[in-house]
Amino acid sequence: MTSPAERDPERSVSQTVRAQLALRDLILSGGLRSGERISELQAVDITGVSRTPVRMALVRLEEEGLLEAIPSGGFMVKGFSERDIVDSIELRGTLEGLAARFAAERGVSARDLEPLKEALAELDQLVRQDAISVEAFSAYVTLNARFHAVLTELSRSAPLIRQIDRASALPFASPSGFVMAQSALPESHQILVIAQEHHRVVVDAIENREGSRAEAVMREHARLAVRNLRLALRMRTKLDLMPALALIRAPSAD
Amino acid sequence: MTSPAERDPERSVSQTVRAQLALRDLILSGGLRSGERISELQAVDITGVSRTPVRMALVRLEEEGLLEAIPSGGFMVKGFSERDIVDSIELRGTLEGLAARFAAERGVSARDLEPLKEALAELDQLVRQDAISVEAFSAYVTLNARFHAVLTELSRSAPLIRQIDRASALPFASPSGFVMAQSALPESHQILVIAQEHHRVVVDAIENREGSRAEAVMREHARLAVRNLRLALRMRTKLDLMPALALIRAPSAD
DNA sequence: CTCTCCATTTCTGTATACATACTGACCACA
DNA sequence: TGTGGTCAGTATGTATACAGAAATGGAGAG
Repeated sequence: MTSPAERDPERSVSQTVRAQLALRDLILSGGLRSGERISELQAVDITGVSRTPVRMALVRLEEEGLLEAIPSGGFMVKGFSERDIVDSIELRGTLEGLAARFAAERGVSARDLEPLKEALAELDQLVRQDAISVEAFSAYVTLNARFHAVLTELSRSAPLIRQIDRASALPFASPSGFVMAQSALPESHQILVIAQEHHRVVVDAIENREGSRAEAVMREHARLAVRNLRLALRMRTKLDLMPALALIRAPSAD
Repeated sequence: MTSPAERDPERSVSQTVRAQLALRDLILSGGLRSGERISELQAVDITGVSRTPVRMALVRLEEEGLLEAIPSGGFMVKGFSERDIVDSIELRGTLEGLAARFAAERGVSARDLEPLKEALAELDQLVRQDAISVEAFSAYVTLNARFHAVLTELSRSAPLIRQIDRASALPFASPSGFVMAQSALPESHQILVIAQEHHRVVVDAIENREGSRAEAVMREHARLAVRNLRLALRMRTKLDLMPALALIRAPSAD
């Protein structure tokens, strides 16, 4: 089931991918500060591959949104304001809302809906527990990602799927972006219950071909992530659960 | 919205940009058919630059959505179904709707709204004419693009602006994508009048901070492009006005 | 002491050579 | 005659050399 490329991440993967992963990890872990210029030579030293694949990796990371091209050439690490992140989440929610509406309006056969309902049921089992362990949270993150991916696919719209993938590429904008941070919050279980209610409603809406309802609930669903973000920012001690928060720069005082 | 690098295609631009423009033109003009593999060597022959910038250009065109990566390596020209295009337009409309809502809800100062009103007034002058020449249509396209660009900027959301730019990169998804095709239609003037009404309403909604209204009208506005597309497809004789239609492949379910 | 200009140095953009993986055809053998 | 394997041609992935542009630092003049 695992592709050859996935089996041996260290050796048989292209140098470009290796460089991309190494640089992404470094950026997300805060190894480079926002606004800092990252030279190709420096990246060569970090990754150990030559300039050509490094260049490729830098271009891909720009496309991903983690880097910004400097007009005179080269790249710098992108910084994000809190509002940038909130907007990215709202954006992702809007796109997922569109996907849900497409699915509902165009109709989804019972068999195609099955995988979504399965993910829903598995999530139910996790949420039903009173106290949730960190491992269970981790499982939740995986399942939640699957639910969102399956839902996106149900739109059956290649352009939309593509755009949602791009919008979710930024770690703090992805559907599972702040779930782990949430695990440290006292309200965590309530939030999970609400999120799961959203999941249930969107499935129901799609099944009954209620496009507007499906769209609205997915938008609202994304806003839970905003709430998580705000809570996480107010208890930065658990910052290690959400390394990407290093990319957030202080609100610009202009 | 055009990057500085694209502004001067003939002189002193980087080889990468030159290759990108040449290849894009070739694809859009139908010089390469959908699904056709485009090898780097072939692209070198076409563009006259060496492999490195050609490779760069291919990656950028993939990002743009005109090319598709082949798993075993290399790129092929992407094909689009009619529904892909309709979805891309709906997608763009949804994003522009979000931009309009952001502008309305967050408020726009009178001075910041001025450029939008200016574009609106200039469009009015064009639309007021009874019969519209081809030159006037061309001017309309430019002005319309400016109106949409300014409106997008009013969202003041970098992530959203970025995503709208990417969604509008495909020529048939851009706000001005089918306006030229429309010039060959008997209903052309009516459509222009309706489009301009949309423009007027969205400005009014933003001014009065009516977010939902602004969003809804921008969505509906995009659907005019869908109507234009359908009309254009039904009179393919004027296909030279809309070269990108060469990318549309026949419906798969025929 | 500060500002400006020039030289040095480093960086990116480009070209090209080399290695490896893939594709396709042709031949041999069952 | 069909199938499978091998070999050649070709494509992409990678490394590196070179040129031009940009940034940086110092020195000199005001």
